[in-house]
Order: sequence, then structure tokens, then C-alpha cells
Amino acid sequence: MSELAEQEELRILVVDDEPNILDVISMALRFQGFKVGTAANGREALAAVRSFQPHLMLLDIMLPDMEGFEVARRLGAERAGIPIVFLTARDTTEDKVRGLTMGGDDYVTKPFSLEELVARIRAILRRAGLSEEVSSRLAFDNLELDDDTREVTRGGRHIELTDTEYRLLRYLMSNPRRVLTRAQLLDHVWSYDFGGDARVLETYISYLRKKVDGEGPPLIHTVRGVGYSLRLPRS
Amino acid sequence: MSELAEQEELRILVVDDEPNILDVISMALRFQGFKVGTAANGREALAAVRSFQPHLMLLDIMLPDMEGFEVARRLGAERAGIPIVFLTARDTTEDKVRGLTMGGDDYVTKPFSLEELVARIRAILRRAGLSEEVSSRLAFDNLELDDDTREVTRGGRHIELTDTEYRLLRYLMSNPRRVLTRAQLLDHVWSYDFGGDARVLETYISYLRKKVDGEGPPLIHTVRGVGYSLRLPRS
DNA sequence: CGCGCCGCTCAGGAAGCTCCCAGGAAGTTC
DNA sequence: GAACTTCCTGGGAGCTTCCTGAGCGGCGCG
Repeated sequence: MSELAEQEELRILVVDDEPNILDVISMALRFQGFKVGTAANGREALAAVRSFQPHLMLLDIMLPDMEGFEVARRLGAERAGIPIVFLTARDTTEDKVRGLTMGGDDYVTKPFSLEELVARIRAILRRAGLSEEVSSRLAFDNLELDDDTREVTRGGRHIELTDTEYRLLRYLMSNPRRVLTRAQLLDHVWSYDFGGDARVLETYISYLRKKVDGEGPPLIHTVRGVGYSLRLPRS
Repeated sequence: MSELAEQEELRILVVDDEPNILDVISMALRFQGFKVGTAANGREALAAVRSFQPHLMLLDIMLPDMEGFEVARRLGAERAGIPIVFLTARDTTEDKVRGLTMGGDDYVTKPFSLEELVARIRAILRRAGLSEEVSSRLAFDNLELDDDTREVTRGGRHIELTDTEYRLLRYLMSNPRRVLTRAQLLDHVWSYDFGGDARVLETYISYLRKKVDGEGPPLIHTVRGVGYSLRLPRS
């Protein structure tokens, strides 16, 4: 993959006043190969846009000094086409965020899964032509996944997945052959505040196996005591 | 799509005194690949025409210092065939805007959907020969839509649609096979200030299904928890 | 080699949520 | 005022998510 080389250049500014969230997000984005800048409030954000010159912003709507929208507005001409992904609370009224997806911006409601966030970011960068990686498709062996159409096929045969199954498979496919720990899977596929029983993961692995591995040699493998891995069967 | 390459050259001047509207519109147009200049009143607008040399103007009729028409008049010879799309309040008397469409100009009443605005702009550019993209027609499978005549047919049979149904179908058809989220659909098809219940979307999907999918295999598909998608049925 | 433990698998099922659609009210147009 | 369009409401169906518990199987230890 030449992703790293090309994305090393891509700068993302993350603006949120909760240090925990800021940490989790920046870690995840750095790991994805982005250069990450942070700001904890509107004033810092405006300053950081000038100094850091991000290609994309992640902007919490609830900031201590001003609303995220206000930041976006004040950027005005300076913004110069920097797309923004707004982070909104679940109970933010729909009409507040309405119109965002039209201007090339988008929003993600808290609590979100990191995988969801990254997917949105990539989709926007793709549309804005900032990422050279134009394809919305993932493939492993004869298993294919298209993020635009949300279509999954194995050996050309369509596989019908529910939302959670889809997100889980996408995460596995974006990290092929790597062993993903139980914690990583829960962190990336479920929202960051998911407090339920960790055994849901096993349930969904089981669902996926039935649907994905039912149509060919098993690709989803258990690594006892650690987690799961997407790879070809040995021997 | 080669749209970007060809439209990068096209300059649009947006004139409105409400910062929010100005923002939303310019973002949307930038995202569509236009080069956008802005002005907040008549005086700025006149100056911007000289410096920015737009190919098309978006002109609010209600400006603090003078009426949009006045701006258009004062441009006089300088206007040199720049087409204008006037933005009017809903209650603007019809006779005020009458005759506009004769001269190659057009008008859109507030509040409008951005999709609507973009469609008008493209139509005018098409007529003025400024856009290379000549076709006003969309097609998917045996479903066809002509934006000039607003005619929709499936397998040659005419389908009668109301305005909202038409805009919804057009948006689906301009993004075939892609899964469009609830938010995207509401953003693109309804006006920017629509604050109502998101369930209208479902109602209109239901209307469309009755009219469009009543005449052949279903093309409008639900993607649970995400949105809708226009595609052929799977096997 | 056999036993027991621990982790994993998976079916069954409850609870909650999303979606569909019919019916109707309010607003708009002619 | 009639016809039409837009939007809202509510009930119900069906799906998704998550939990639970029984059983299996691998692995370590004796």
C-alpha cells in the first residue's frame, strides 16, 4: 500500500473540549497515517487553522466559548474549502445539522464508533479529491466490499449484512491478516461508550461466519485468548 | 467524472446579505466544482463583477442598499451577457419577476433546496453554452428523467410526479446504486430551512415506490439504519 | 494419555427500534 | 371553493441488537 506515503501529507485538525475524546480520536487518526493537530476551544481552533493549515477539520458543536457552527462561520473566506466533519450530541435537533451534507461537510453523532468516523473522513477526502486513493472498495481473497453501495460479495455472490455485521466486516477487511484483539474490535466497531457484554462480539462473529464463510473456505479465524483475524486458511 | 476539470473555470458570484445563506450556498457551489465569489450588498456586487468577472450571478432581490433588479440594471453594458439567477422571497409578487426567464435569467424562491438551485444553475449554463455537459437527461435501467421537460418515464410509460417526488427521484437517479443516507436525502431534496419530522422522507419514498416501482421490478431499496438506494433488485 | 477448566460457539429469545403506509389536516394553486 | 400537494400521526410488522445458557473443544496439567 502506498497509502502512508501519500497521506502523511494530509493534516486533520481535531477540535473538542473533552480531553479523553480528543486523545482517542487523535490516536486513531495518527494510526491511520494522518498528521493531527488539536484544539480545545473555538479561539484555539481559529488560530490552529492558520498555523496548521489542515486539509480537514473535526469540529465539536458544543465548545466552551462558541458553537462549532460559529467557528465554521468565522473561518469564512479563510476556510477556503476545508471540509468539516461536525461532532454532534445524539440529541442535537436534526434541523441544526441540516444542510451540512450538501456543502461537502458531514456530521457524526456522539457516541460514534471510530471506524464510523474514519469512514466518513475518508469518504469526504475522496469526494474532495484530496485523497489519491479514489476507490471506496476493499477486497480480500474473493471477498469484496464497496462502501458507496454497501455491497458485499464473495466470489461474485451477494451477501446481505445488517449494519453491525457490515461495520465489523469492514474493520476486519481494512486490517487483513492482522490479529485484532477483542478490545480493538469492540472499540472500533461499537460506539466508544458501549457498556454491554463483550460477548456480543462473539455473537456477531458467529453471524458473519455463517454469512461470509458459508460460501467458501473460512476467512475469519479465532486466535484463542487474543481475538480474531481475517486470513486465508493455513494449508 | 470530468466535471471538475471543465468547471474549475466557471466563476459564480453569490450576492446575499444573510451570512448563513451566503455560507451554505457558497460551500455547496464550491463543492460542485465552481469558483465562488461573494458580496453582501449591491455596491460590493457591482465591484465584484468587475474584479471577479463571473460567468453567472446569484442575486438576492432584497439587499440592504438597493434591489437586486437595480444591481442588474446598473450593470448595464458591463453585464455583457452574464446570466443572473435571482433569489426571491416566497411572497414576492409574480409580476416583479415576470419576464426574467425571457432574457436567459431565472429565479428561485426562498426557501429552496440546494439541489434545486444547482439544477437551475446548470440548466442556465447549459442554455448559455458555458457548460460542456449538454445532457439534461438521467437514466437508470428503463427509468428515464428529463430535466428540461421534467418528464419521467419507465419503460416508455409516462409517470406523473409531484414536485417533491420529482426532486427526490432526481437525486436518487443522479447517484445510482450509491446508498444515500437519510440526512443526505433531506439535505438535498428539502429546503435548507425545513425543520419538520424526518418521517416525511419515508412518506415520499412510499409515494415514489407506488408510482415508480409499481410499473416494474423495484428499484428503490431500503438500507436499514442507513438510508435508501436506487439499484436493480438482486437476483 | 486422560481430565478438567476455560474460552469459544451458537441457537433461542426478549426488547427495542426502524420502517412502511394509510388516513387525515393544513396549506397552496387555479 | 375544488383539487392537489405537502406534511404529520399512529399502528403494526418485521428486523436488529443484545443477552443468556448449554454445549463443545482446545490446552495445560497431572
